[in-house]
Amino acid sequence: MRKGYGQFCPVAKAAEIFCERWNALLFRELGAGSKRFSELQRGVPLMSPSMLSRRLKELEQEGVIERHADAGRSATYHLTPAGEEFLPLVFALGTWGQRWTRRQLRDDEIDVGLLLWDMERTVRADAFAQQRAIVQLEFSDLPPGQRTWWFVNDGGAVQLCLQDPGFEVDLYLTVTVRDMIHIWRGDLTLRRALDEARLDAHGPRRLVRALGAWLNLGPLAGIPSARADHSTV
DNA sequence: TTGACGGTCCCACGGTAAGC
DNA sequence: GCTTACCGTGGGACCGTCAA
Repeated sequence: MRKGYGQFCPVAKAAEIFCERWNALLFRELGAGSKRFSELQRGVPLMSPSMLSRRLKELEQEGVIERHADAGRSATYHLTPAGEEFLPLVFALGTWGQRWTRRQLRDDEIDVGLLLWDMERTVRADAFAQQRAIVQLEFSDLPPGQRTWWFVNDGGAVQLCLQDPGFEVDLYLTVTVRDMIHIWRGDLTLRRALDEARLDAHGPRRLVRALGAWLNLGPLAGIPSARADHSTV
């Protein structure tokens, strides 16, 4: 482990573990259900694999995560009770961030990969009340090869596809990446996005009405900004 | 005396590429 | 799907200079 704060104070001791760069995001990912190395990488794409490997080892040594070896070289990572106890603090960090740090999105924060990864594991596959529902999501501001994605909601599970899965599409969504992030983050309500045609939803009324349930925006999205200068959208 | 500023050194951190 | 070796970089610590 690197140099600590040189204090016996429990706040300092906890900060040595949880305030280390990347660690809070790793707890967010583990808390959201990521278990495999590759899943954690998708959630923290700017973290190098060597750093991820090192951090996981350190957190294992600290007793806040456990490594379960599978067959071969692969493994899964799980929070221990000590790690689980940190999750309310992750939520508190998110709450504070929603209230006090929201500003205009910078260009380097527009990360379609992270958005899609978050959506894939959050949307509710059963929201449309039918066995299988295909949602085509088109980002109007991306080049053709990266523009169109399909969410296959089938049997209670969701799969994200970059290639056309070959099923008939039930619901078409067209939006810019920036506006989708604003919706996802709670800056822009779904109602307003539809009313202002910033999100175009094309399909049976029943499915369009279920869109909010499908998106399954988390509790953080409902937290308003407390900043007086807040005007992100 | 104090604070601002610049230069140098060193080490921890983090990335890349290759290996297992 | 990870791990390791190697290397570049950033920033902290320290020191000297200068002006107020």
